[in-house]
Amino acid sequence: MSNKPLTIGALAKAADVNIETIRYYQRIGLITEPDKPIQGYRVYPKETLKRIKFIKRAQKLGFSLQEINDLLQLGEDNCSDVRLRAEQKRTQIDRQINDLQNLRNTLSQLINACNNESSSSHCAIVETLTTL
Amino acid sequence: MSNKPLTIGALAKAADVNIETIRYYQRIGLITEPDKPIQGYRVYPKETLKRIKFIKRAQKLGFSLQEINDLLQLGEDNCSDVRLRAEQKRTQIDRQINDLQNLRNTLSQLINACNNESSSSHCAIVETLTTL
DNA sequence: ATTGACTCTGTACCTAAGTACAGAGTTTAT
DNA sequence: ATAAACTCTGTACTTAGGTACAGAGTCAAT
Repeated sequence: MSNKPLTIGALAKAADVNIETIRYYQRIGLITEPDKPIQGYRVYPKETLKRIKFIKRAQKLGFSLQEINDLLQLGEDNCSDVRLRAEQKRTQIDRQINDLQNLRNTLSQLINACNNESSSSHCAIVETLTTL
Repeated sequence: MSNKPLTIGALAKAADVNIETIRYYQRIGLITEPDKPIQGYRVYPKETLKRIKFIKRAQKLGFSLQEINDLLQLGEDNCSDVRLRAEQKRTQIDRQINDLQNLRNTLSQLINACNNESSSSHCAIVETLTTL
């Protein structure tokens, strides 16, 4: 049922990234470039689209391309290594969630303090934020 | 009871950053450079130390220096603006926590799948990870 | 069969976030 | 009073993560 062949331009559009970004990911080996057919343009498998989307989401969460590559490599080793590395990554994510929750709490306190002092000019935030 | 004056080197050591990073933050206005005294070296207030530590923590959570600057500016405006901006930032943090929790869950599933198939060579992770 | 849109290869450029370093001045310890 | 260690100012370099673009080839529609 699938329609057009997924050439690089179509892939870029579907993944909502610049074409050059795809070429860049290929250069650094984060995605593999399909072989160039004797005739016509390169066609990308739909897995590549998923992979790029995954990369973009992971980046927003603060992972570097190197770390993302590590994450993706997890699937290509044998199971024993994988578990260890996955567990390490999970620990790291736990820390990150924790930090974010702390930041969130602080921010909430600031918002409340702000509500309580109507329109005074000094704003509790000044002291609080710098004392994080 | 505090000891040595906080010159730039001491500050760098205390904050565990490169001296040049501090100078860089000054250049871009993220921290303010104290006036150079007629005699001797610049001395930094302890707030600067706190500020740098905050910057470094926020960076690990995926905030850019620009965003961190925004966060820190919150304290310097008047209360009404502040609340709004703080709330927006909180919403953003909520999204980020959510995404991380999803990632964490996926990772946990992978770890479990991995445990269940002992030492086969294909490892459930391959399919799972690319289908995120 | 030609024009417009696309791809390919290669190289150059850009921004963010630092890092390095030279050459001069300052401080502190001996 | 001199050396070692630090600071200051300025400029240049680096890495990550892209983005741009030239010049050539390819494809699809008219």
